[in-house]
Amino acid sequence: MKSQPANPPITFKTRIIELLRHTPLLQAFSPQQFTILLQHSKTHYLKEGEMLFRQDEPLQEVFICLSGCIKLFHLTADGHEKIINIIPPGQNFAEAMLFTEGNRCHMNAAALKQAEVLGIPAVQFLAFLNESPLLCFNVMGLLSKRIQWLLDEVDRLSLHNATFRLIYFLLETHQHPDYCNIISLDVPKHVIASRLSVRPETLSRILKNLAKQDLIALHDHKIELVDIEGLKTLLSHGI
Amino acid sequence: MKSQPANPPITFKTRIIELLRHTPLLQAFSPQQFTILLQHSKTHYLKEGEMLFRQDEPLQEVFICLSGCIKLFHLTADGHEKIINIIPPGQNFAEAMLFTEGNRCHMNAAALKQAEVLGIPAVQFLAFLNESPLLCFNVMGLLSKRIQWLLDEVDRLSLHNATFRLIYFLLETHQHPDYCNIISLDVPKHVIASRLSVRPETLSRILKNLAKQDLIALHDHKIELVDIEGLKTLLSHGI
DNA sequence: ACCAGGCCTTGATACACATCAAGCAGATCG
DNA sequence: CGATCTGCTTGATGTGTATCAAGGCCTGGT
Repeated sequence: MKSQPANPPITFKTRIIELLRHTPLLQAFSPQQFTILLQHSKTHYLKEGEMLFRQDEPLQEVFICLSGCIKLFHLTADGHEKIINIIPPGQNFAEAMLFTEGNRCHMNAAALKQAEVLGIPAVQFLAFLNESPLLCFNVMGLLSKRIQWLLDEVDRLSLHNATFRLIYFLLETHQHPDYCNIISLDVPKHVIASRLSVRPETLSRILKNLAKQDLIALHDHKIELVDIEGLKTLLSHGI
Repeated sequence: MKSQPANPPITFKTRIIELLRHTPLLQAFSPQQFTILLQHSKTHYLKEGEMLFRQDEPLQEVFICLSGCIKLFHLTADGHEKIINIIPPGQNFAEAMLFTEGNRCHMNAAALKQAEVLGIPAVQFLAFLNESPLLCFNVMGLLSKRIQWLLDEVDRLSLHNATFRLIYFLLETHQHPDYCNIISLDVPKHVIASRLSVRPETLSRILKNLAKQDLIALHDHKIELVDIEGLKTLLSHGI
């Protein structure tokens, strides 16, 4: 990893560089391109709850979460909010907007907790793509993955119940096969509820229910997956 | 439109060529590329109910519906099916699979009625993309539109009720501003029901209910949109 | 220390939609 | 021509989840 020039727009700590090297969006760029992109990027510092962008607002940047976490969400006419996804550090978002007319992203983004977000200028990014089909293929791969994920999400919403969705979510977020099977929810539970398209009351009841069956155990704001095999069985055999 | 060579793999009627010229997937290709693609393509003739491809099966082609219509659907472990979308003539599908590893499409495709489907070989298609960022940008635009559509679909499923989804579907399929406001369902109603993620019984009741309010009128297998403004009002003011 | 305001839980109730079951009409076919 | 079948409707009933309401537990402010 080469050291940064003397006047970067922000302090790029090595940790951050490492993180960015592994974000899917930047995988295919050459080290030179990578450096140039970063030099043109700027970091947004968001307080908890602060908005990054709003629905249908034209955007000039594509984003990568550096720290904290970002919620992507829709708002209905009557003010109800539905959280589409929760973006952890290292993930890019709003990249589909690059190719829609008007560069509008049909959702909102806000910090769930104090966060840093890298904004890469769209023009610069697209300029590189425009020179290289290889880079394009990387992006098309990303977009395809998003489509895949959304198709599965539609699936879960339309033919599975809330318990299924919760279990799936737990197993999905537990990808790091820690020595211990504990998931720490670092966001309020009502956020998880919205992400899963259920009301907080229902989430509470389902958690209690799973705990009663000794499939999980509840410790404060952490969830222990007691019987992972049992949970997986529930998923595959219907609920 | 140039005439076809003497030995095309199928009979390319002018109508078909015209249709293909307007499918989003092929928009950006030059006339030469367009012709070459068609020469390498083959047409699949499907009987009603016949499968085109199955979930997770590797695919070598990207598809365009020429006639009839195609259902894209998921199957659950217990055999339940959920129709993701219904593809009319002129639309391409399964293009996201081109960029996923193993070229697997995580859904099934079958004919809802006797259909012709053009299969464009993936290698040929990708070879052209590989030479031209412009073509890539067109495809990225397509993929972004799909993402947009899926995000909206998640929205409708998670924060709107069945009546909303039906009305939205009716207004969406009524895009052709005919002199008359009649939608002919050329597929069985239970297909529409699955597409909307409701049971046939429920669809029936909702239709009856809307008819009672004089928002629509039911004629056999056609639905007349009697009060379009009223329907739109329902959508925007919640149900 | 106390109070106010979130967040979460718990219980009672409401409702949208699914499920089950029956019947009806229009096709298809011997 | 009746027999069967499939798609659709209609009614009765069941269930998952939302909604409403209240109380408990933190946390932060004054």
